[in-house]
Amino acid sequence: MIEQKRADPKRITPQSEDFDRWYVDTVLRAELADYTPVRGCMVIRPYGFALWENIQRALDDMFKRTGHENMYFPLLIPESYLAKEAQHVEGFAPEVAWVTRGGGKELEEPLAIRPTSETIICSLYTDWIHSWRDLPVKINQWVNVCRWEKRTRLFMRTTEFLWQEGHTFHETYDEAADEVETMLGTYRELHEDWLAMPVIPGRKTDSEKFAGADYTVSIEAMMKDGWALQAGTSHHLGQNFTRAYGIQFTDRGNELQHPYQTSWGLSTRVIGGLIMSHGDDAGLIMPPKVAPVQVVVVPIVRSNDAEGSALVEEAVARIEREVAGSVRLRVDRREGIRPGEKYAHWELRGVPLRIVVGAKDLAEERVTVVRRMDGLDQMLPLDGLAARLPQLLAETQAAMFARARNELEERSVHVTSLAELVAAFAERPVFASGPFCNRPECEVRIKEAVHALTVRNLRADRTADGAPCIACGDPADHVALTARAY
RNA sequence: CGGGGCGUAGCGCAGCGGUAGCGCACCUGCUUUGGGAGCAGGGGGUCCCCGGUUCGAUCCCGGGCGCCCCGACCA
Repeated sequence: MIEQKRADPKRITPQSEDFDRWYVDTVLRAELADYTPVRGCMVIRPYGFALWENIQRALDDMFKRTGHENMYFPLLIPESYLAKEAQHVEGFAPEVAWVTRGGGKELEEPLAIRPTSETIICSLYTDWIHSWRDLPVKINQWVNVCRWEKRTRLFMRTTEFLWQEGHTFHETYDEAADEVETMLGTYRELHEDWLAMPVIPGRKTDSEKFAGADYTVSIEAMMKDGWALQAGTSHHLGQNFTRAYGIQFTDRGNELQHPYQTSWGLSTRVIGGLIMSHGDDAGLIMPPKVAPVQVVVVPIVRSNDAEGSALVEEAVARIEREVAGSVRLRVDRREGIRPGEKYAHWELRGVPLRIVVGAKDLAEERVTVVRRMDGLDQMLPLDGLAARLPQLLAETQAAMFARARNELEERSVHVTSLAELVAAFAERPVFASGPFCNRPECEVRIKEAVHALTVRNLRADRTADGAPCIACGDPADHVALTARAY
C-alpha cells in the first residue's frame, strides 16, 4: 500500500482501501481546507469557503423567509453567566476554553470562549422581554464557536468551527415546539433540496440530547461508509434557561410567566457530510446548487493548428458570453497543461459538468459535455448550449439526490430483535431501525450489542404501534434508528 | 486520558559518527496539448528543541516538545 503510494503520489487513497484517508486526501488535495499551527484548528481555503458561503446563503434566505433576524453576541462569556443553568454547565464544562489573562494581568472573572450562546443571549434578553407583545423573539447569528475536542478531524470536528445558532422565545410551549419542528424542516430542506442528501428526522434519546434541553430533534444522514452523521439539531429548551436567567413577561391574562425557548444549529460539519455523501475515488462530487464552480470549460488547443485553435477560442468565448452569469462557469485557459490534467483537476474539485471544446467536435458545431457524478458524456450542439446548462444542472442535482436516496434505502434494514440487530451489522455498517421502548437501560443494551453502535434518533416517520421493543420485548411506541456515528 | 508510532526541503521518504540525498511539487526555457506529458537547467534545509559523549553529532545517550494512528467523551 505504501509502495503504491510512492509509485503514484498523485493518487488519493481509494475509499475501499481506507475511507478516512480518502476523506483527508480529498479535503487537502481539493484545497477545501488545511491544517494550521494550532492543534485542532483548520484553515478553510477559498474553494471550501465559497462552498460554505453558498450553503450559508441558502440557509440564511430560508431563515429570513420564516421571519428570523440576524444579530451578533460577544465571543467572550463571563463564567458566572455560563454557570446559571446546571445541566448546561455540566454538559459543556469539559470542552470550554477560558481566557484568564487580558491587558497584561489576571482577570477578576475568567471569560469563556463561547461553546454556544444560550447563556449570554438569555442574560441580555432578560432586559428586552417584558410583555407578550415582545414575543416571539426569533434571532440567529453566524459565528465561530470553540469546543476543546480531544480528537479532531477536518470539518467534522475541530476545536474552532463556524456555524449558525438560532435562538427563539415564545409565549407557549406548543408555539416553541412548532418552531423546533419548523427549523428541523429547514435543515431537512437544505440537505435534500440543496445538498442532495436524504436525511432521517427524529427525536434524540435523553442520553444524546443537548445539555439543558427538554428535548432535541435531529436529522441523520448516511455517509458512503454506512456511518451516520448528525446533520442538524433543533432543541426545545422549555423554560429551563428562562427560569435560570429570570426572563419574565406579562402574558395576555396579566400573569407573569417565563417564556419558552428554542435553539438550533448547523455547522461547517455539513461540508464533511457533503463530501462523504457523494465523493468517489476521483475526489469530490458537488451538488450543482452549492457548487462553487458549476461548469468548467476546457478548450483543446493545438500549437500546430492555429486555425482550429482560433475556432476553439471563438466557441469558448461564445459560451462565456451567452451564459452571462446564469451559471457559475469557469474556463480553464491555463497554458502548458494538458487536457487530461485539467480533467483530473476539476474532477477532484467535484465540478458537476465539464464542457470540452475541441476542433474535431466543432467541425460538427458540437461540444462534449461530461457529467462528474457518473461520467455520462454527450455531444451537444454549440448552438443553444448556454441556455441548456441550467436544465442539465437541475437534472444532475436530481440524479445525485436519487442516487443517494437509493444508497440509503439499500443500506437500511428493519430489525425486530437484538439478534437481528447484530446480524444486520455482520457484513458492513448499516442503518438499522427497530421498535424501542425508550428506556435508558434498553438503549444501553442496544449500544452494547454491536461495537460502536448508537441510537441516532427515534424516527419521526415511523411508529412501533406497540410492537415488542428489540431490547426488552415490552410494547414499544418508537422506532429507533441505530447506526455507527461520526 | 490510556496503548502504539513518527519528527530530515512544501508533501512523501531514504540516509549516515566526517556538515545531506531521492520522488513529487515549485521556477526558467524548448517541444507538447481529445485523460494526470517529455527533455534540459534551477531554487529551496537551524536534519524538532535542550543538554551529554566525541577531535567532530542529523546520526549515539538523556531529557523535553510536537504530531499522527488506535481505544474511553463529542455538533
